[in-house]
Amino acid sequence: MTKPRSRRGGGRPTIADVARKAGVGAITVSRALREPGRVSEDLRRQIQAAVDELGYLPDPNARALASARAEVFGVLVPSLTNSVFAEVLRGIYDSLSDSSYRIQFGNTHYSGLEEERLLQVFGPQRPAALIVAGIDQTPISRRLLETAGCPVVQVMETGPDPVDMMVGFSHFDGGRAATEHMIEMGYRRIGFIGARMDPRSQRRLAGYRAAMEAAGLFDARLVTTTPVPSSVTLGRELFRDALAKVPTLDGVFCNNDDIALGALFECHRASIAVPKTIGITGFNDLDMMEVAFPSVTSVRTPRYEIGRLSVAMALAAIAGKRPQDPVVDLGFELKCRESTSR
Amino acid sequence: MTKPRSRRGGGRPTIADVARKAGVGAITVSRALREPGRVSEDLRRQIQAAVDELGYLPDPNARALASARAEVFGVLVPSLTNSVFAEVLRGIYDSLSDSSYRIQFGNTHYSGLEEERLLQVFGPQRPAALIVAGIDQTPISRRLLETAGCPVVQVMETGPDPVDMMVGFSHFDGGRAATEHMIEMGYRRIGFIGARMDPRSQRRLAGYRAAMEAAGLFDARLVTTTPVPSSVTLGRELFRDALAKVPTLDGVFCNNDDIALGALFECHRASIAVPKTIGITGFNDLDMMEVAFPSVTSVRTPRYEIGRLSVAMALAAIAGKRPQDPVVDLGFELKCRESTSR
DNA sequence: GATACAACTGGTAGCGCTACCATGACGTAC
DNA sequence: GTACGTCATGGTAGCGCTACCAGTTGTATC
Repeated sequence: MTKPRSRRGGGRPTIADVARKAGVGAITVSRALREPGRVSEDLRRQIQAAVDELGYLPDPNARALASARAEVFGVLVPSLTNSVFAEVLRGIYDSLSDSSYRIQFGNTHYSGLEEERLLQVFGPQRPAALIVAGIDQTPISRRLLETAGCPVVQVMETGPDPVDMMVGFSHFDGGRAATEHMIEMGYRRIGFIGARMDPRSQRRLAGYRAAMEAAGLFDARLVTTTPVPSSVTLGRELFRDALAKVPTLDGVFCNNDDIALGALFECHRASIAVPKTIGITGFNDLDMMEVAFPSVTSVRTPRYEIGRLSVAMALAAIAGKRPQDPVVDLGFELKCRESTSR
Repeated sequence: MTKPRSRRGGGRPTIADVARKAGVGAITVSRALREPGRVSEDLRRQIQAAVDELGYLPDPNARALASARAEVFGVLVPSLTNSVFAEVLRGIYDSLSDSSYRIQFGNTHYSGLEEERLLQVFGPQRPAALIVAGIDQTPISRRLLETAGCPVVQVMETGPDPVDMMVGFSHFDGGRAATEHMIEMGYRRIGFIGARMDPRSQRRLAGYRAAMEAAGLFDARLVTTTPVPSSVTLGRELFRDALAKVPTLDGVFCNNDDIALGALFECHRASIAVPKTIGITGFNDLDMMEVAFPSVTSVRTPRYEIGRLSVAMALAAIAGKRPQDPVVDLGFELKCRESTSR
């Protein structure tokens, strides 16, 4: 019958302790913390004093259970080591760091099945929002997202049919712009080199192909791809393969900067003049592309901005202020540098 | 008085629904799910059937509240874009992906204050384990870790006084080994170039200094550092600074591979022969160092393995099987390549 | 046949918080 | 003065799950 003082909880102060100390009801403490405007100035101060004195911190688990809503953002990316996603994550993180939201992340490893599994894990927790990379979810994933009961932002790409909201840019246009630039600079036998070949890479390839066909330059033998994960080492190998296949190659549009760097290093090693004999273009415009020798032309993609904006949109949606246009195209910028200026 | 059917929860099946359908008590369902061994074969099958039929998924928030333990690993790293931490995260992730643990991460931005704040956010949630980068926590952070009531693994470095467990290697030894190698190869005026200069960088510098002093080669003017975050671009600038300061420079030990790459590119640009005129050594051995031209000597660090092992140790501790030695040194490996072979 | 013990199962009572509804104290309008 | 809204506050009843303890059954032991 005597109060069985908190047998499980490690004896941390609870909202009831604060309420007792402040001489108010527990619910008033709860309100003072979550909606200060709805509690009188006086009580608010009193409660704050009690909170400070006891060192009270609300239990997020109890909160989540009672309100059927966890203060958690779920983030699903296909890779952690790909610095592109690392920057998206950084943008997400920075935009959330002064809120009380926590971030939970999942690595889909470019697998639709894994994505489904992760959504199944994230869902029951009732996250405040979900941010997922890509727009090619499986039907099951789509349904899971649609029924998640929280704002959903698909990032990295834009497309016609958002689950809820989208922030990204057109990989097709990026690929096309890069290729058109090389054609303009006088390159003719321009190869495409790509690894991993996820949906976004596929669309860059499609953009490349569109540009090449429009110029009457397309030749299937110019395309060298592999499903193997991308790396600088692999870039070097693929470049060698491409050159062996088409000795007249005079340029390469690389699916990403790692591949481009591998190609560049191989050119150095084989004493192939860049940009004179062979032009090189990358994708993403990592920091090092500008510093490389010669500096490498690349498509600058707004990765960090995608992260930031996706959070801003999710936060707005949580607050009930949905954007008029749920799809935001942040564009890209072609950075023309030495590696294609002959 | 009539059952007010689940007014908040979106009508998902609860453990009570499963229990009713299976004709058992709720607690038995709970046990069948968490400790199958303690429930008879018969009931287990019956319960599983009910679970499958209803599509029941336990509510992690309710679980966390009732058991005072969330199935969450908290991970604190100082940076997301530094690929070193990205690989640690990947290791952590891969080791946890077939468990039901979720991963919550925090970015301390190399700030002790921010680390304290994050621990304060993570703590009340009662995570299953905490993994934090570094061993130089502030006294407040240390206390928060000690009182977290869960296994704690400090990663990246080893040291004498773990909060709980540690997995890493000696940055001092790594810095010394790299420097000794350069001395052995005949370099004399070997500079140290470092950005960010977090505690680990400081220890690499100390290792460099120890090696240089032991050989009677140390000269304070050889050291060029900045608190600015590291990047390839910055590496190039620092290298130029170092060379301007000490024109007789014949080698550089770079605090990390980004810096080394910046130095290498600058050598190309300025037609400085590597390794003949100047030798270059990096730290971490990113994939690209082997492919670079010339390939770059670097200290290979077990980043992915650190992530994996930290989880393995935490999981063992959760299961009550603490390792006999709470500190594991995974070592490093000096990769000698063209950039220092003159 | 009584006793002891293990193996299994269930009831009860919370975990710490918030949704919902009720209450009382004020205004304001008529 | 009565009716009605608004504001500030509180009580009650869960949210969905598990810790704790109790009860039941079956089996081994003497």
